[in-house]
Amino acid sequence: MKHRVTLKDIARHTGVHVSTVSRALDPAKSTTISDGMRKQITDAASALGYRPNRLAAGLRTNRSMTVGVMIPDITNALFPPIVRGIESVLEPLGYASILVNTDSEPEREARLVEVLRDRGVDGIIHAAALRQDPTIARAAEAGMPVVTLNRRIEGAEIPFVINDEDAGIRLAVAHLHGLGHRRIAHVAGPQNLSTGQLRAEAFRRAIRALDLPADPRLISEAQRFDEDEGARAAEHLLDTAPPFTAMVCANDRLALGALSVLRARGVPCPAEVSVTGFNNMPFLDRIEPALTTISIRQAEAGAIAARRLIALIGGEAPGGMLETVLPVELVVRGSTGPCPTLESPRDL
Amino acid sequence: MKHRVTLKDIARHTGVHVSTVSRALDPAKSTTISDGMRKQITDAASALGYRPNRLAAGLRTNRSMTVGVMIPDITNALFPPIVRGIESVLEPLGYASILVNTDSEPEREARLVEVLRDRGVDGIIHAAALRQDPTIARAAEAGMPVVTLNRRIEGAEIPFVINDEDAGIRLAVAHLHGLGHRRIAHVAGPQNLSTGQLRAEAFRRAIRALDLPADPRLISEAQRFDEDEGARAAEHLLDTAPPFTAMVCANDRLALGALSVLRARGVPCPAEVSVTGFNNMPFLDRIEPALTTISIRQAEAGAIAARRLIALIGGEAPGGMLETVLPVELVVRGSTGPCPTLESPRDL
DNA sequence: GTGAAAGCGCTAACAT
DNA sequence: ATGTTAGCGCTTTCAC
Repeated sequence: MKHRVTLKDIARHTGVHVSTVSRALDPAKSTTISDGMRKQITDAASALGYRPNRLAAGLRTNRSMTVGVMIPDITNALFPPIVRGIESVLEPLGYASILVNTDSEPEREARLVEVLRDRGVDGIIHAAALRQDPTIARAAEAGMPVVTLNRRIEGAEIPFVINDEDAGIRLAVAHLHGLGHRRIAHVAGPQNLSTGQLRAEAFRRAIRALDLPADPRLISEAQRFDEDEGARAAEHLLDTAPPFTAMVCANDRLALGALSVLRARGVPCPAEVSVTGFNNMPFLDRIEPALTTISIRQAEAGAIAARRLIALIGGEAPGGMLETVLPVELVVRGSTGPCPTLESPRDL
Repeated sequence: MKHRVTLKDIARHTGVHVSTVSRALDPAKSTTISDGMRKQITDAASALGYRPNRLAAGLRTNRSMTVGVMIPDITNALFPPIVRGIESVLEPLGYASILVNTDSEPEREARLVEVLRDRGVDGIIHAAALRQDPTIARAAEAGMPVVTLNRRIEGAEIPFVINDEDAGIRLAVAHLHGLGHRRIAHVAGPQNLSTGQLRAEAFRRAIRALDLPADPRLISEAQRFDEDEGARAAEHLLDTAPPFTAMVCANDRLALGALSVLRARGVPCPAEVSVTGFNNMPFLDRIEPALTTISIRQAEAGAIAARRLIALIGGEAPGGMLETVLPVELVVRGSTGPCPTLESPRDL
């Protein structure tokens, strides 16, 4: 590996002091340098193929131009668009992202926050899943710029970007209500995850608002956001809940599990039971039946979070507008249909 | 933001020199320190909450403990498992990954390689898509440890990890052949991408090996690996190619496009035309018909690439075993079925 | 407008 | 076994 060209090399080639070179190459300071000198230096720099050493600059300025991006699991189809959204604003500004997967494990998350701090990240974007994660709040209190996605940290001055979970669930419930459904069940997500909890709450509110039966047995809670748990929760509903004609699932993967169960039991969807998901994951328009779901703006959420973080890093006070709520949309597909008429007489 | 505790702080608190502290905290060097001293120092370190500044250490040692991970697009379902596979070996070793998306654009890729070098990454894992990318080869020649995924760089001593594309296509063709299909078409991927080209070549070889009709009109090339191009290429085949009863698609997204076209034209799959994909993307077991495809070991590929890179960084010569070929598997699902008997008489 | 010098936090000779 | 010294590449005061 050949010697990397440094400011010193440029200084030697131009017969000038390294500090002069440094200034000439810094757009913000280059005004204090004579035009001739500056041209001479920039020419030499590009001739020699100079590239600044960001580690050295970071050490000196305490600004690494790096941000940490913490997500539960990049393998979860929800997060890649968020990551790209983040990168789309950070990269043009000269920031690099260190990506870490927390697996939603508190200890792992705590360790990774430390790892990021050791590397001198200028800020952290935290696509939270856990409802309780003291680590990131502490980091923020210690002065680390932090923005969270999907989650508000209570009592902390941390800007956050969330989807309108409430509106999403309300749209799904209203859609089913419009189709004539009255007894609507909910396959809830894990209640220790923010989205799971928010959506379950939203479901209860939506049911109440429409004066529909709010039997707690119509809500079954999954332990994880995956197909197996969706199936388990759906079976539990079918076995123990009073009759229902629709299932609002807290996310698409739970809905997939619910659909499997319906198929396995020979319950036609949507003829007998309608199903909705949440997130609008890729390819769910291709399954049979195509899943009615709520689409969210992941990339935009990532981009906004990144912009907020840049502002924080730039010294802007977090106060004022902490919250950004992104709109969601109902995507109607084949898994929802009219409430079966045979059942109607039994309506309350 | 409070002052971060440094070696100097520990030195002050324990009344020894910073270099002693540095040694005591370095597992490799701590043997040269008396037990009492070491305990005193490590105690002080944890009491004060010391965390090493990796930027400073990296500047000094020229080892940032950071690697660059270049992928075309994290949004492509193929890559998240690879990224996790990489992280699963790198993170426990203390390495962090800077993730960048190249979008398969040569200029962008070239710039990002520079960005990574500026940040002093110790090595680069390059999940290549482009067949021609001189940039990464140059970086490797300049001494940067590099491992590529999915692609061999000709003439360079760069270890690479690939899937057995040839075997995958051969399995698909053999499977169809076993079902009685004789006239098999290929929806090829972009020929400027390594997988597109390798799979098309493999297809030709497989067809030849089985003495099947090798009409060039039975191969239609997509410009991108996406559903639209898969649809376009499939339509082209249906419109211009001699009759065929099966389509081997170069990846799953092309296959999805092909399936759409078949449905739109009222051609039943697999009754009249069977379809195969490649990659075994998530959820394709849920579509109608479920896609027969080739599963590949993404996470393992990432993990192996990471291990190879660590070895390179550790000074191991790249020579010897440059190549790692990972086995693939045929996953038979509903999109492939027996060759329609009505067509059989027209076999050659 | 440019040079000199100091120092970010750490490691690695070289001393003792 | 510990201290001294120097310096990684850069930025930033402070002189002139």
